[in-house]
Amino acid sequence: MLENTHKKPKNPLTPTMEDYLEAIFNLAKEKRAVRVRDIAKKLGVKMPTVTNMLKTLSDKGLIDYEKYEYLELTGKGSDVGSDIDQRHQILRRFLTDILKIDLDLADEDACKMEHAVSPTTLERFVDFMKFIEDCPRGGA
Amino acid sequence: MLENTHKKPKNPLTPTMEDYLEAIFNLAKEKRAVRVRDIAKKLGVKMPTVTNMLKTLSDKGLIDYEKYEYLELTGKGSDVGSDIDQRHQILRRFLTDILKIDLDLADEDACKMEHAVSPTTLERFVDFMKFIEDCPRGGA
DNA sequence: AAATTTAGTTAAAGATCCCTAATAAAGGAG
DNA sequence: CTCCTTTATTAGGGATCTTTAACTAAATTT
Repeated sequence: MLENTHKKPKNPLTPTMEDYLEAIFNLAKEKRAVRVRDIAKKLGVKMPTVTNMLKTLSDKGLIDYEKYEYLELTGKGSDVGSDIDQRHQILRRFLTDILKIDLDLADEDACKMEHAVSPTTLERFVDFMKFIEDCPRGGA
Repeated sequence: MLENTHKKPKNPLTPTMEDYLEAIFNLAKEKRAVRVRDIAKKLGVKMPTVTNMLKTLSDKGLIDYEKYEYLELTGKGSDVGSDIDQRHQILRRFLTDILKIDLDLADEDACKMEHAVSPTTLERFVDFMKFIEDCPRGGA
């Protein structure tokens, strides 16, 4: 593997990677330090799985990570994390407010939908919710 | 782990398996015989990939399959296939009719959403569309 | 400070899903 | 029937994401 001396960004983030970035993004908001254990718990996986993924994300320049040390999202990683989080919130709001789904289930479904929905469609979800809210007779 | 001497159906179908069943279900409606080549084309994978999955689906009792012979969905496989197809159609209709997404993109998004949405949420999508359609001033 | 507990890592391996290359079977044309 | 094309399968391997078991580091207790 000595072919790319030049940076090849090679960015096809998988849904799984997106989930990790989202989880780290949220944990970073809640706590001072983000721990492997907490990421594992939030995502329902074992700690070694997290360690493996941290290496991958680090290689991709999405987190700053030295083993046994604190970990942090890079600018790029933070952008992705917050983007995914925003998608999650939009979709969850649609599910709870418009479709009247329970928060727990809405959260679960939103977590899967956030990777499935194209940017265009996501925008339309936003527009649609705005439209419904502006409707005189209390939405839904 | 020697607990089940009895058949453990062990049914956690992956989204990928669901996609194959949906594709086979639709091809079976269109043509007399379902060919490996057509499944491959519809799903954008190579033929050996299909052959492998056919073995898996056969082991799970979802298709009847003998190599080089015609393949058919079993009752169970057909149920899953038609269920996924129905999900697809409901979601696509929501995307095109309510959110005004182009058919092509709607189809693409629906294909991913169909695995993400819980049964409860899917029902609410149906109810919601019914509600909008019954609305006096021409829906959306 | 030694011992224990908790947190994190490494190593090895398994499941899933995909590929390319090579081989085998089926089907059609001569 | 033989040749050729198309279709399908096998063999072997790669990427991703996960696990368990064993080990190391850090933190806490006493």
